[in-house]
Amino acid sequence: MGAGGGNQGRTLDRALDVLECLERARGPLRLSDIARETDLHLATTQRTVNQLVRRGYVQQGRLGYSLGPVVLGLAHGFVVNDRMSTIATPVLTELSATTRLTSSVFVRSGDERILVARVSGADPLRYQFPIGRRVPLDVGGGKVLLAAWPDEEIEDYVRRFPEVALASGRVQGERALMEDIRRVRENGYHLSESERELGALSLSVPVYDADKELAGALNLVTTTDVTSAEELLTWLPELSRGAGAIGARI
Amino acid sequence: MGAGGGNQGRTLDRALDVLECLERARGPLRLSDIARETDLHLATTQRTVNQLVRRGYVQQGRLGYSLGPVVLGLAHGFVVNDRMSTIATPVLTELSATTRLTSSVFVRSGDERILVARVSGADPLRYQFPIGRRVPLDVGGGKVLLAAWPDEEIEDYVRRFPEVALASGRVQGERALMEDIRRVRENGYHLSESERELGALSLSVPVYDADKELAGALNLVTTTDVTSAEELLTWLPELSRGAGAIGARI
DNA sequence: GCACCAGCTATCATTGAGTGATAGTTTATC
DNA sequence: GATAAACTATCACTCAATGATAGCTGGTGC
Repeated sequence: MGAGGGNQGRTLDRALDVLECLERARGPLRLSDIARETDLHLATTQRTVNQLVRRGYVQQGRLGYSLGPVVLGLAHGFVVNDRMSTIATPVLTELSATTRLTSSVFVRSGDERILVARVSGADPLRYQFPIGRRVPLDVGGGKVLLAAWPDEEIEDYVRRFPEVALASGRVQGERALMEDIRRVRENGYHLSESERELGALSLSVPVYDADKELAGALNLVTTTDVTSAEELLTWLPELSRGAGAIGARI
Repeated sequence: MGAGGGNQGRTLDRALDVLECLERARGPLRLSDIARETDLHLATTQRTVNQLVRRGYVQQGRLGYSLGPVVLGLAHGFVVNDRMSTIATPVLTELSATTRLTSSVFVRSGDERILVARVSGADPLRYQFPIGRRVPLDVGGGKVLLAAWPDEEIEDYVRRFPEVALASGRVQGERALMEDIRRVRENGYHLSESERELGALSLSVPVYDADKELAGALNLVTTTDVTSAEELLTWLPELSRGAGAIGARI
């Protein structure tokens, strides 16, 4: 929202605020809802929204406004071109074939991570269209992304997000997060249990490109009623090999 | 490009031009490439692109700029909320299960149609991530969308796109298109052979919502070496039933 | 090492596009 | 048929976008 203090590039920022407001919405929004949510004047909202409608980025229905099909066009453009997407997909396919588990790749985007590719395993998780989902960095596999940052940036992040409620019910504070990060740095992977989703089990490793720069993370996901944590951990070599294969080609 | 004559809402229009320019690009673009392509001043391009980078809609790599992962977030928001997407998916699943063919749904967006949902059949077509792909209206299944328009609008369309080269090599002019449209109106479906893709065979029907408004189109796709046109046509009742099921719930 | 070029960034005066207040119109609701 | 909600249209003001120009940075060839 309200892209910060600076007052430059206002028009575009506001339009993107509107789009992301609709992205978060669980259903159609009225003009006044968007105005309130984005903290814009109704007239400004109207002009912006109408323009987005004209371009197909927003569509108007009986109950309000929602995102339009043109945003799918952008996503298509991304998936077809992006190196991470195109390189990761065959690796995920192979990984899921050998492990029979769901595998996915996500990348950092600001203070979140975004799932950019996923291949389902033998017992498909019933997530509806997971690709593009935005997830926090301090939960589950996101920690392998955090762990790669310089300490200073991590502290900055923690200051902004001091704690988070996990799916297990536990509230994760700074100490717990830092401890997990320490372990990720030590072991090179993160094993998460019921952090983001109750009963979910995931094993994640970072993906580094040829210049040793963090490019994203790769993980295997399953559920506790199908696989045990120990069993999942046996796939670590396969997973690391996959991360290496992706990183080498980026 | 350059969203038309009017000179209002310039900033946003230009930013969207930049995004769509990157969507069409087959690889990373330099700042100057984007400026040339979108017909913007380099300084303006720079400001716009940097802003989009800040927001994650564009990413900068060694070889230039490309779309960023945040556009996937928008797509996710669309797919999760959009009635057509959510309602169509289970119908497509069922349709593909019974026919063993690939089924898909697309909707109109301006002078194009956009694939919003697809479920693969027994012989998956090797399209890479088809969802979100923009396709012309006057080729293949798009004709069932055109056929539902008032004559006046069709004439308008034909004036702008007088002819199109089909995959078969044939050039489709106004007469051929109008004849196809006439037949679609008469029969309620369109059977296309090697129009968009050589060897591709598709059977498409319109989807009307409860208010008898055109909401999109549903089709079955296969290839000539797997299925014959006659065989494909036998699935017309199933297809129509699917279209009815989707339309009723929208 | 130096000159050169491409790609990107920063600065700044000008101006016209975006802004927001208000009034008007359409559409739904009781 | 009155009332409200949702959206649209109008318009003067002003501040943010604009585009020309100059500056910076990193790579390449000689």
